[in-house]
Amino acid sequence: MIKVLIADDQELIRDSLELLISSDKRFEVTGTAEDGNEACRLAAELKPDVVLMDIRMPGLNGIECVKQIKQRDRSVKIIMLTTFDSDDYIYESLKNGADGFLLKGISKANLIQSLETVYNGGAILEPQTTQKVFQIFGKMAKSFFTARSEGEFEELSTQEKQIIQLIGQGYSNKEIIGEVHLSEGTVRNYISNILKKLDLRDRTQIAIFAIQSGIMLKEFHD
Amino acid sequence: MIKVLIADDQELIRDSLELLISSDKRFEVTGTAEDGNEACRLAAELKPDVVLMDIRMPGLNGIECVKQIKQRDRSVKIIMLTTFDSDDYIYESLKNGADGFLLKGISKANLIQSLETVYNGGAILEPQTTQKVFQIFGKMAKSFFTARSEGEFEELSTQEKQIIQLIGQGYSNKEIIGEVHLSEGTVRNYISNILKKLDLRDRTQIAIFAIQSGIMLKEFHD
DNA sequence: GTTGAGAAATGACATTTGTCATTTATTTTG
DNA sequence: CAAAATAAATGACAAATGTCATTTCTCAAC
Repeated sequence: MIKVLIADDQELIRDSLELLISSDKRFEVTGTAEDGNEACRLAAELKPDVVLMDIRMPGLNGIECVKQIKQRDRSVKIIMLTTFDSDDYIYESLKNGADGFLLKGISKANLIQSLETVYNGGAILEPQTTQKVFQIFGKMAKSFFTARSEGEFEELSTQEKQIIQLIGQGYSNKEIIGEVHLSEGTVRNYISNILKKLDLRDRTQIAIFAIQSGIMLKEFHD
Repeated sequence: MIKVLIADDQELIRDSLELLISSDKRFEVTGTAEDGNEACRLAAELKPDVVLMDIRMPGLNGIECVKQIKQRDRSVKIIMLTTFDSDDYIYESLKNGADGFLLKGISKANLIQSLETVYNGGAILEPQTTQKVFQIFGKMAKSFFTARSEGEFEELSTQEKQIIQLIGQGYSNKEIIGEVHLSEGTVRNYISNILKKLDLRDRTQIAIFAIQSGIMLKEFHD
């Protein structure tokens, strides 16, 4: 059974959500909270799989709450409940690791499906909110990334990119060999190559490049 | 009538999409392109309202294409067509202003609905891709606003902050002494101090800190 | 099998970096 | 001025980093 915790200050919402969820055998509402503090406490106590969390709540708000819960246990999935346009909290929520957004007036089928998706490691975005996310994303990308000429790192091998990421996290060569399966000398050779390819001089410049190019955001495993 | 341009290198896809879309009276497929260059050209020529664009295409790829089209006219809506997991192109697409992602094997109802949403200024995200976006977002937020404990760099002297900035620009110690009036040994001592104060290990980590803390945005002169 | 290409490793080396104890200005303050 | 405090510099050292030529390993192609 998937354990769900509901946090919302409006009793009506809490109850109707609970009713909807409980009617499906695969789910169990293990608790309900009516403010942020209670939500945090219950999350720690009941260890739910998924939390449905209102963004606006008295006391500790939803955002803070997400932050705290995720800090304690990153595996708890959290879906933010929004009214049709709770604006820019979206950004804050995402930042703190929320796994999805749903409108409060959601249909049962939709809700169940969303809970499942999130529980299985997916993410959920209400169409209405999608646009906001895209906007925020656009702004962020624009203002933060110096992005050099596109396709600049086409020429880089996957392993090279991975090493660049590690350098961008401040890893020493010794630490790098803990992540990639290579000898230290080889790692050095790789770095030497990267420097040539990117026309840089030392690892510090690689780190800077890593962060500014956006390469840190990608996934490179083997 | 909403004018649609289809760009995909596979004829089968082009045709089936065209068939689906044309069957709805509100839409009109004004053109189809089989590579990026053609897509760009036709977009300029036909001025479609919405473009369905494959990410991978011979010649100019979808990403580049989005960039160019959006540069010319930001009001054109562009939906990227992806296969079930076209990886990390998502980030690039978003950055360049794509308005949505759809799987190629989408249902008619879904496709029509998506076209409408996008046309009306909304954004579309395939559930499968949502998770990727969230991941990227999480990382982005994390890497940009690591903002350590407030006032952390209160304890740093002006000169130290200046040196941090220089390191954040990839300067070597020799280059740093060209900017601050100090001997190389002294610069080394300064850096040694900075490392202790910030609890870091080497200049690369200082560079990372510099960029992520926002300290690079400030002005420190003598 | 052998050949050849690429990837990975090695070792030797120069350079840069970081640490630390100590010395030498420079300034402050009594 | 003398003492104290602060800033800057020095020198010696260990460690990490980057470069390069060369060797070993692996694996697919012939």
